[in-house]
Amino acid sequence: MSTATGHQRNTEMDRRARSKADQVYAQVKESILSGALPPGSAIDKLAICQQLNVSRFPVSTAINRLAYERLVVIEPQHGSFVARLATSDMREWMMIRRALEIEIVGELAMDLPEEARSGLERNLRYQQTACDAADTSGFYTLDVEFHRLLVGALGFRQAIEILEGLRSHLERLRRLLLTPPNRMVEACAEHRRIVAAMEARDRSGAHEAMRIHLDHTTRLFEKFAVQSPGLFTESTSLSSA
Amino acid sequence: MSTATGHQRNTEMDRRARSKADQVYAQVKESILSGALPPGSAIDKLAICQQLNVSRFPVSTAINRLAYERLVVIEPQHGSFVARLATSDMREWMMIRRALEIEIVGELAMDLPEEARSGLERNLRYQQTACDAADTSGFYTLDVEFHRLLVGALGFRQAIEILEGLRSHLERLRRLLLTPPNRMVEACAEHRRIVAAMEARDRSGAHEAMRIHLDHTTRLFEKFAVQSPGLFTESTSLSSA
DNA sequence: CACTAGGCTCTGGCATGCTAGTGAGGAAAA
DNA sequence: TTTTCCTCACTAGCATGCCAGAGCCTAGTG
Repeated sequence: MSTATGHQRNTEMDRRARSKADQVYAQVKESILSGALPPGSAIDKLAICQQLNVSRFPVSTAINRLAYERLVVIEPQHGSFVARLATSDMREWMMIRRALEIEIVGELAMDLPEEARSGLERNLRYQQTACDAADTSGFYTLDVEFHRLLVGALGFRQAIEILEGLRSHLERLRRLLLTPPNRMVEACAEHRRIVAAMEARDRSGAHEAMRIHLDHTTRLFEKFAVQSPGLFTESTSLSSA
Repeated sequence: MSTATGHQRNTEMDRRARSKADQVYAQVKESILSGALPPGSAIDKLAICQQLNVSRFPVSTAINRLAYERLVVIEPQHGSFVARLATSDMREWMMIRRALEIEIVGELAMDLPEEARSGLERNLRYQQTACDAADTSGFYTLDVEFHRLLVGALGFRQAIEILEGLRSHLERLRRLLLTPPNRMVEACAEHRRIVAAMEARDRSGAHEAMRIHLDHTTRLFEKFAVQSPGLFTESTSLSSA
């Protein structure tokens, strides 16, 4: 659910062509995801106005959208703040992602377009390369692409947007944790099993392979949440503490 | 109607009195879901302004939100229109719903709160009563409540909102079709199997029971889509045809 | 008669001034 | 010094005026 008025999703660089509200939206969202605006910090609308040379209207519109995505929290007549990370929300996002991706690979197992199959195979080979080189950063990129390929293969626009929205939130987490190398090797193998099940037209096998994969990932997140208390608020994501 | 909006304290329930934008949002959404604003029809913002005695600002904000939910389509510098129903979107929503609810009953199978269990049992008994009385309308209400109970039992707010958003879309469809009585009996039995699997702590059994249930429902939707062509646009939901 | 060009009008997007509510800080009293 | 209350500055929400772009309708021309 990222581009509200958009008809199609272009590259991330086309901030210029769309409306000013969209530009502000993209800019602020990027600042949040990159951590330039840390969780809980106040959002200075006037500064954004001056910085981007726009009036308050498009800024308000953009902030409203972000509030809808739960990336910011608006406290009426008080201020707008970057949403804090809550472990409960994190668990929920992971469950939703698990649910959707499990179903998606099941659908693909019943009808996997050749184009998607070859794309996945290709991605898997690159993953193996990254694994062998212990290139965690490169592997992460491939990992994201792998899951994007899966979702994109079905061509379901709404599901794509939901998952991209979830990734927005999870992305903020990822900055904080580095995937351990042994997990990388594991994940690579799990990815291969998922594709293998789909190629074998094994629907429930694909379900199970994806479930195992995302259960592991979920457990990794949980471990980091326990290891780094203070980064999260257990309650709902409110503003300044 | 001309009451000052600032007097009442904000509880979580009064979505009506929160802000003018929220009021407009609720009003227009209701009009769309009830069918008063049919798919494809233009939305006259000025008329809404006059009708609700507000300026264009809150109306724009509300319409933007609805565009975000894909209930309306904004064509810049041209107009805003109620989104048309597309069979492709319908299939996608059903898949998303299937994915989420399957996962949810699986989670509940591992840890079903006693309160939720008794609530579901109670709902099932009412469903049986409605079945015996062939009260399709009453059964529909109970059906919706049944699924709401499941989602609510986990207390996952984001998932609840996603599913409620999906239901907004599917609700527009339901006005067009009446569930056949024999399907009602079937659905009732499927509901019972789902609860039984959860009570037996059978995670994959719950998965499968819910999958079967929603696969049936999906097939029902598909049948209606075929029976009533012209109600849907096969392509993406655009404006006037 | 057909087709094209130009303007007319309606729409959404944007800028700006104003209102009301909230929280913080300071001043005054105990 | 502490506590309480008031004031003030800052915020989001709202109203309104203006702008630009997209269709549509008409008139003018081949």
